[in-house]
Amino acid sequence: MKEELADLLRQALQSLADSESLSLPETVDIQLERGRGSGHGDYASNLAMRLARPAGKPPRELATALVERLPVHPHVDRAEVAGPGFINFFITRDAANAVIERIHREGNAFGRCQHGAGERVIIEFVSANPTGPLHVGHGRGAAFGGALGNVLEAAGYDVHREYYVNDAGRQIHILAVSVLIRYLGHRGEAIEFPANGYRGDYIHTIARDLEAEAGERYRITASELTDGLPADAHAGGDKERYIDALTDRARTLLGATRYREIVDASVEAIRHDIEEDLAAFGVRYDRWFSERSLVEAGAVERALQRLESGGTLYEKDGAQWFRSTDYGDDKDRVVRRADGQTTYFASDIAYHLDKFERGFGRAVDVFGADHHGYMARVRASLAAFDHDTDRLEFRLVQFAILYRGHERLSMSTRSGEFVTLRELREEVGNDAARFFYVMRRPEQHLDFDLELAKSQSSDNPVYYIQYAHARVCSVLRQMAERGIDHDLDTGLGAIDRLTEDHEQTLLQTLGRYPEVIEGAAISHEPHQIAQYLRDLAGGFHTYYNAHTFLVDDAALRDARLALVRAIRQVIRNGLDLLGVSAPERM
RNA sequence: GCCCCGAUAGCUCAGCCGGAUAGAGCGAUCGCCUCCUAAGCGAUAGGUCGCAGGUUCGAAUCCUGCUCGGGGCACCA
Repeated sequence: MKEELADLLRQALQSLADSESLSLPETVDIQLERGRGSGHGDYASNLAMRLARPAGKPPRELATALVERLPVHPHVDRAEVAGPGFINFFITRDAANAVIERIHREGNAFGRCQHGAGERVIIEFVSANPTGPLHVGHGRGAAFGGALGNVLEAAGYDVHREYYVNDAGRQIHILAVSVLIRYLGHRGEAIEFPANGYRGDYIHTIARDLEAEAGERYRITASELTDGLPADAHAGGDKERYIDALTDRARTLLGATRYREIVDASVEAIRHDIEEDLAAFGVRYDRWFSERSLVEAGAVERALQRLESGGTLYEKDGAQWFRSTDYGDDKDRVVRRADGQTTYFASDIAYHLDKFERGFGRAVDVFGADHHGYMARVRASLAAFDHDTDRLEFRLVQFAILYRGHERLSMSTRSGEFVTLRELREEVGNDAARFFYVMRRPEQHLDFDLELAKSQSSDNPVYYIQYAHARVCSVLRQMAERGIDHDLDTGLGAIDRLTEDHEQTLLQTLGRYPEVIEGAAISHEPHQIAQYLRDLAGGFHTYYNAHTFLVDDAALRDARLALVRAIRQVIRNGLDLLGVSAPERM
């Protein structure tokens, strides 16, 4: 509809320009927005005000001239000049009513569009290190990324969802040695736990699984493992130096094969746990991309060589640096440490290069706000490869702060004392968790109140929306119980019986849905859908209280049922994009 | 010190690619179930859009500076 109106304005403008020989800008961006409030029509354009200056005429005069030249259109009832020079369009009742028919015809597909035109887009999200279970902070990235993927898909993109698994590097060694020490502990080897090790219960679990699988295969003695190592933090030493020495010793004692087995078992156990957790949360991936696979395939070395031959690497203090400051970064970055190890950033360069070379037209990285420092350096690396960095977009998601009523919950990850995503899901349920995570703009810090998320009242927006859906279902059940037949075609034929204000408002709200989806996709803001659904549900509840649907007048009844069934369909479609269920009874 | 994000009603937040009286929920006050689920609805009260400049016919929205809050600035991941 917007396009049609824009087209009418374009024609009117052309006609005006021809007859008045106005000097107008080459390209005119014609904006239309939904009229808000009463009396402003269904759509409004500020075209005349924007052209007033270049045309050298008062906006209202221009607006009047444009309105006079507007071609007749079957869906446009009339257009008026208002305020400082707005052109307000009033669409015909038939055009407004047509949305009901369209919703029923398109069903689950209503709201989808071809904005993306099938462009391939890769979206990477969560990508938490496989060194422990997901916590509530990761949950927001998961819910946001999952919803964004759905929204982009609905807007016509070919979406590929990916989780980048950091299964190479130092943290993985620390994980493995943490498991090893628990394993040895269970076998009676008393070894003080490293200050820098991973302490959670899940480490014990992995160690026990390892025992069940391999018995004594990894048995070494405490003294073999720790004699002669530098002091750990509790003994006044440096925890980083200690743990590195410890992992080196473990690898030497066990040999490459057995050591690798422990690494693999540990990483795989956690990765699997994360995958299961996310799947239960309704978040699925097309691929789990292993960092180690990049390293082992030589992709990291190749990427560095390409940078080297491009002259953007240099040596300093025994390390190899990428001159990212040439491409807008704050400081240069190490890609290979003095000990020869490539850095995490080096892998990241290779990974993003790989994304671009797999032929995605667009890449979206969803990061936690604490990773904002990566944007400049990753962009810099792509620029160094001569890639169009505009094709990579970062979405930073701010933290979620948990509350229980007014009490702020500690988010400390120290000593394994944190709320896991799984615990959250079990406490408040997947629906409330998914909805709460995405109902705010991603840039906003999120106050996540557990009590509110669990409350079954109008305070809780999830239930409020779901309840609207359930209520429609309930009406239809009532109808069946009373032996009333409902004929959709009759209803569609009688839509013009829906003359109540509430009904007109709802028709207008329903008509907005496709615009909301497109807007959410363009701006990468799933929360717009959450806001919209609240609106729609609110309109429905008001309507429900004001009017009875199951009236004796069969035509009116059928029309109302066609309307509320359309509402149900749209709520279902919207909730589905957010990963929230639409229950039939509550 | 530098970088990113935020600041709108008592609380939590929409609105922010400039536009016509700044919206919603909660909380407060007063109402609505012999009637399709009251997990609901209606009404009232409540705002210097952090502060100061600037751009503009027009600024909550764009620009600059400042204040306050969160986060980030490693040969960590």
